[in-house]
Amino acid sequence: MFSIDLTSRVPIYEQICKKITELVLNGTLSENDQLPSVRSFAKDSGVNPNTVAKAYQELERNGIIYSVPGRGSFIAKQKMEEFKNTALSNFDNVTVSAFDVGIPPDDLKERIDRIHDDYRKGK
Amino acid sequence: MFSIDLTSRVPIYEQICKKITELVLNGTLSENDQLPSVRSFAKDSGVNPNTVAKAYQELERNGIIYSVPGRGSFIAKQKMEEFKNTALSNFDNVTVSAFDVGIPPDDLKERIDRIHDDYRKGK
DNA sequence: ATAACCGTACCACATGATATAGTACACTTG
DNA sequence: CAAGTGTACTATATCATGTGGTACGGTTAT
Repeated sequence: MFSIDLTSRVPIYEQICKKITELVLNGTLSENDQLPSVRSFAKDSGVNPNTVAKAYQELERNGIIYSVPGRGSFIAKQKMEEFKNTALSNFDNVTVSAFDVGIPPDDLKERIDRIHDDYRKGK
Repeated sequence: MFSIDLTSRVPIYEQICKKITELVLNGTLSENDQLPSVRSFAKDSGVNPNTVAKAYQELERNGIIYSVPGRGSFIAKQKMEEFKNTALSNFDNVTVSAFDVGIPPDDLKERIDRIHDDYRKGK
């Protein structure tokens, strides 16, 4: 369920954070869903429990999950507003970069339509 | 001319690469323009010459610049096609992320228009 | 030719991030 | 009580990053 690339240059705990965040964003994980324990996650993916714990702490710091000693870690109630803001901020940045290399606005708009079609089919 | 943040978590050599790439993309630097020597750049920005050399080697590896021992480093003839492809690839990714958090395509299109207006004014 | 500058290639060293390994504690559940 | 949970340590190893120093060969201007 949680595929981790141990050979990647990207830190393992960061991969875990990104993966779980993705699963929350696309609806695979919802509020109060329980995550694997740090030990079971570590065993399944072949990493150290400390590494998983670090990822979970990072996720808790970002409000993605909440952890209860003795019980486990769970998906938190999401503040969609923040997610939207970061998404729009990223969108602005890449749009400016696209303009920098001479891509016209209309090309980007067409692209949005095409991506949107694929997106609906993919779901 | 080349502002470097020595306290940033981002590696210095990476900052240099990104900065120069930006200046090439927005037209501030053009083909065969000469870059500061590794030593003068290092002295001006307060970093080690080896760090600058590493950045220049990375830029040469990416075809952004070319270096000639004894002469200096210069802006290379750019392959705009590659820049466009990476820009579009990034655009696709953030667009999908925006869909993930529930932002409708029309919002993104409006945003493109607004960014485009600002972009023209900024130039 | 000489001096000054250029990119490049080393080496050694320090630092921080990352990851592993092990141990331990307090809490919750069955 | 026993098992499982998050959490907090310590210690160790590895790698990327950055600095400092030295050196070599090529280029340019005097």
